[in-house]
Amino acid sequence: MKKEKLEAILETARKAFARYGPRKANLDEIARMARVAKGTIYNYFGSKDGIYLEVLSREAHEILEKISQSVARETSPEKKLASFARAKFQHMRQAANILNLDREGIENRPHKAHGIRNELFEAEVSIVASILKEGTDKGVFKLNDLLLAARAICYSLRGFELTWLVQDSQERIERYLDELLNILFLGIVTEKG
Amino acid sequence: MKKEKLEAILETARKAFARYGPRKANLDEIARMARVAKGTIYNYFGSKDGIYLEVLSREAHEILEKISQSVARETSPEKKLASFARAKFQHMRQAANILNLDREGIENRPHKAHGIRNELFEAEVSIVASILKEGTDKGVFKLNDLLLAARAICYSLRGFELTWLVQDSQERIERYLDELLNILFLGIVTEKG
Amino acid sequence: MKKEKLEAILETARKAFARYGPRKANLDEIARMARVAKGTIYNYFGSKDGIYLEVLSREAHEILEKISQSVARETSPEKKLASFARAKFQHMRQAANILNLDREGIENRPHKAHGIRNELFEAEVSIVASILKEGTDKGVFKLNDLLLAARAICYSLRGFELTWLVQDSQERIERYLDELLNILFLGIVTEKG
Amino acid sequence: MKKEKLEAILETARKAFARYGPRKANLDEIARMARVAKGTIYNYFGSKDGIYLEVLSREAHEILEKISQSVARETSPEKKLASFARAKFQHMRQAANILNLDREGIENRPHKAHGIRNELFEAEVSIVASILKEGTDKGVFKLNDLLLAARAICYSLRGFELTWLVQDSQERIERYLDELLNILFLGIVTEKG
DNA sequence: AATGAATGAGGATTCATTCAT
DNA sequence: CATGAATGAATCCTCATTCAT
Repeated sequence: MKKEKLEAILETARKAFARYGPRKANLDEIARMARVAKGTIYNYFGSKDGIYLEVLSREAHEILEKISQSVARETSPEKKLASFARAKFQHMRQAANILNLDREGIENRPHKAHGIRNELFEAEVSIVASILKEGTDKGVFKLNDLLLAARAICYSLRGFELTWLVQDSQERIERYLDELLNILFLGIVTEKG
Repeated sequence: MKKEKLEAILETARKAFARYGPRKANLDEIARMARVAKGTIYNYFGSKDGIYLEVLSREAHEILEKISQSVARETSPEKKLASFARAKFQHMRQAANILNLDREGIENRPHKAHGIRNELFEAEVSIVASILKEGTDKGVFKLNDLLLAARAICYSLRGFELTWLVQDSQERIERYLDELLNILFLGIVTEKG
Repeated sequence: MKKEKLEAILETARKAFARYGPRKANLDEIARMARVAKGTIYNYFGSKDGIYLEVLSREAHEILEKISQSVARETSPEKKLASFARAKFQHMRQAANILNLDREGIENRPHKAHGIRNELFEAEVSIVASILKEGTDKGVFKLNDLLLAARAICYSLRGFELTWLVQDSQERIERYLDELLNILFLGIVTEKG
Repeated sequence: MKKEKLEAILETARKAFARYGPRKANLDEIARMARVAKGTIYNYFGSKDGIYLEVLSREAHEILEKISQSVARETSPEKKLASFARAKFQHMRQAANILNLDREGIENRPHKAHGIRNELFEAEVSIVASILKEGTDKGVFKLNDLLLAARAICYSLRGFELTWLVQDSQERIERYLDELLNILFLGIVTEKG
């Protein structure tokens, strides 16, 4: 009985945060839509920050789970990396509002949301690193420092998280993503040592 | 007389937006620091959005100018691209607060700030495209679709704009950026058909 | 079993009221610290006021008991009065938070806490009156109206209850208390008709 | 125009604080009664604390002024001291709600209200000390340490500030106050060295 | 009797915007 | 044109009390 209510609140909050972002989403509306009193939310989560953090954390884990599954469905390292990139782009886009922190949250203090985002990023680096490792082991990738490369690639893919700002069409974005993968695989320089 | 006052306001506002971001910066403080009445700001810019847009626009042009200069100082296409990436990263980092829009501003309506950001992005794509063109012409780059590649590369470099979120140290970020450039140049796949 | 639980609640509540005063102390914390449900407190005491009143009443009786003991330990009326003053000051200081009513509680309605405080005050007057009586009987005190004098002295000693407001050091306060006693005994006027 | 509005707000606030005390008084009502927007109060005073502090400070100065005047109207030291006591009692009673701090204000931090109350107390000590000085100079008072005695007397008179708690009738209180003064003057001990 | 989840009224504070002078 | 006093909607959070189990 307790569990269901809590889940109902969280789901409602997730929608609100996804729609308005952590700042503009307001607890009054969340409470109203979840059919509970505002106080109830405070009983469960202590503060607006508290419930936002919970929503963010769940969203991060869910995204990670989905990305992992997408990667696991592929066999070759190349395909896995491509799958990683596409899955990441797709899910990030959906959760853009939830994931993007407010400017103030960052200014104010070492916000716990940083930690969650960092964890997500590091987990992504791990996945990419293991893909690169597999590729290197199989002799299809040539890389000196796996972790360095993994982080560099993850940073580069983060650019697509900002998609919502440019609001390019999804299809076009995907073409650019494919092109980036192509470049990452083959490079742009003609002569190879 | 009018001009100087306007400039003073804008400069003050730029500082405020750079320090607090578009949301937390408040007009009271800007007016106080610029030694003008709040009403005056409204006379000149109409709204908080108005002045923010002006600051953002100027900042974007300034960043573009600096990036162009950095690129122009280099001779080879490879060095130009590397220079572009580093300059972009550096200046974006400095202006992170100004450039990053608030979540809400985006939800609410097709915010004019989008347009400015898009223009900046497109200008960057232009620069990169011309670098790639030069490289292709000189036979050091191999690329089918210049514009496609240029956009892909620009997207990838945007990931580093989010640096401030992860708060990695500047040095480490630069190492990843170098590694990314290396990969962009040479790729990660062993065999080249 | 019932009795112990009730006592545990009261003891916990006493600590909370002593620490935060009747207003800021909150039942959530009291319940948590007493390891009972909030509802249980309501079963026993009916309301926050209810439990506060019980705590206050017990505290008042305890203070009175201790003051009486201090007085009883002395032999001469002068020493008894001094002992009364010091004991009162000391115990009041310790229970300042419990004894001091909130402003609102007083405005709202003829709060029952008044009654308790009045009882305490009257009991103190009684003690002082009996000391004065003894002194008069023994011929060391000269007083026309014992009760009038007793009340006047009790009022004057109450000033030291407000000590916590001025937050003078305990030692200094005691010096002033001694001086006051000295004046009460001997007066400040030179010529005695 | 500015001045009048400010005064209107302060006067309204004074009434509210006098009626409900600093905690329960609420800005909504003050704003409504003063016919201004809540924001206006914040423009002038910054916070609820701010306006309370201003009201408290003015009240303290006013009380002090009135007490001084009462004392000045008398000629002999004895009468001055009596006048001081009565005036203090009377005005304190009226301003009891304004002067009495909330428990929390005290717990939380070194509240600025302490300072104001302390200043008032010290000013009273000054007045009493100068009365005692005059009395000593004229040979009607016998005292070793003027300041010590002055503080002790001021403490004793503070007991009457708590009058509102006991809610004794004003007349009776005044009788006790007279009796206290009588004791202070002559003492209660029979034999004088 | 005990529980503790749920309630919701109540109150302080911020700040973009307006407008009379 | 410049001013800045006034506005008031918007929003987070607290906690005594209730009541179904």
